[in-house]
Amino acid sequence: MAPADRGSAGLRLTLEAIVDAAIAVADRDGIGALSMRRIADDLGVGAMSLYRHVDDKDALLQEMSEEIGRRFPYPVTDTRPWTWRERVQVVVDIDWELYQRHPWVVLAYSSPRHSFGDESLRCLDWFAAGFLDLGVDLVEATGMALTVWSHVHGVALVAVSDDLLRAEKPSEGPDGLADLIGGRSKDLAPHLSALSQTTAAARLVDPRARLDDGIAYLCDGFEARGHANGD
Amino acid sequence: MAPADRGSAGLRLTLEAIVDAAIAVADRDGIGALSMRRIADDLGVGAMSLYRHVDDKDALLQEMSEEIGRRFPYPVTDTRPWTWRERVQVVVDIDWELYQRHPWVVLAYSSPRHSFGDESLRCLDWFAAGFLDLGVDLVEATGMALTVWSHVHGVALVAVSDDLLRAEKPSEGPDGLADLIGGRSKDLAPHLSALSQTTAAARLVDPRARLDDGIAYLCDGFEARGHANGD
DNA sequence: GCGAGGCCGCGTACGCCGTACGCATCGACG
DNA sequence: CGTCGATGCGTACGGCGTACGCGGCCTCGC
Repeated sequence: MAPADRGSAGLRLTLEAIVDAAIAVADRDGIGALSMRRIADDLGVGAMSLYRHVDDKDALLQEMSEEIGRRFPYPVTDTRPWTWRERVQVVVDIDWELYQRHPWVVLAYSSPRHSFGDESLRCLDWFAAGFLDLGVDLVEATGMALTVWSHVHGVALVAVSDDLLRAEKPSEGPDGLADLIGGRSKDLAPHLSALSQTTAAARLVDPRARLDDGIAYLCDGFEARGHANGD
Repeated sequence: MAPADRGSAGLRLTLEAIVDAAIAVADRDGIGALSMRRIADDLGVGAMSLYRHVDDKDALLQEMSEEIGRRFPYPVTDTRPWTWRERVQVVVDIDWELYQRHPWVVLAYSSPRHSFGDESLRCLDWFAAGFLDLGVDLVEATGMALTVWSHVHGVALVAVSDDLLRAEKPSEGPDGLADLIGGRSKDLAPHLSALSQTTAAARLVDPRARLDDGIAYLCDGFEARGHANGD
């Protein structure tokens, strides 16, 4: 019954260990399978022991999101002269990778990028500063950065929802858009039914393509706004 | 013990009644308080009775989302010559209103607009067709429509998450961005700290403003793409 | 008029969940 | 060596989704 008996390594229970274990569970089995008992079991520990280090499950979720954010940092300390388009590219790539690897983050109330702790403020500062090159003021530049975050979050939400639906209920799947593209037409969409004629329509159901297209539109919009402001 | 005794009106239990009651509960007390027992209580009925009409809670959530979608229809049958910008405006307004009135829809796995049942296909058809005026092909036009949906969904997600966090845990609220704008600077964001100097920065934490700004950028981007394709 | 059969509401029960509470143990320190 | 705070844990409570089977009612064929 010595403290080192029960667990395998006998290491002290810490917030970091709990967060790591919780992230591992959420990644492996989905956020639906994340329970305090399950985390405790994985750590070889009683369920109630977790509450010595975490206020409640919600606080744990918050800690998990912030830890994930820390694992996918922006290059804020790289002093190269990044153009605003380069910053957008790197932000989109990093955040998308984050959501792909840890889909539960999208649903964990707020994304790490929107939690606005110190870390995300630093990220936002670096990201927004890039848009100043467009000749817009600081408020508009910050708005542009937030808009990009929002867009990535939105596309990830749709992609994750689709995955969740398909993973938990493989039976049901009347995906009308895929049906339309595949030629199983419903003839209730006069224009869209022509989509089955072209292979390029596959792009419409590819989340990463949706993401990139949306970002391209946004960047064109940013640039137009910059010129309007007297480039 | 006659069938009319228990309930108030003695009406037969139907899927529609269950969906309506569930929507009422979710609107009033949030999706976290939505339980089969709670719905049944509101209907004056046993919990297990619901399962005669609904496969499980997930299916009920799906039905609820689709019903909400039906309550916020697009003007697909209005044969006025809508410009694409008018269509964007009306779509954004309708969907935003939908998410404001029924925030739980944002989190209900898939939004009604992305479920791609017959109804949403009709909506997409009408919406996407508008972009053909830009001279782009059907795939790109549909992509533009999906991008708008995605963006509204993303902004709504952030707004709803904020509301949920503030509603369920009024204690915690270190909103770094609001702090920065309010002048409670953290001096870890060299550029952003200047935001406290201007009143226009309030726009950055107003969800509807975030929505409209993002849509404006997207529309400018759509127009640029249209011109590039040889308007 | 009446029996049969199907539909429907319901009661019970099982195995999960988050977590309040209090006890037992242990390390550090005087 | 005595004390005390920190820490791990066992028990228990209320709530969840829902599997399963019973009993009462409505309808229909005769």
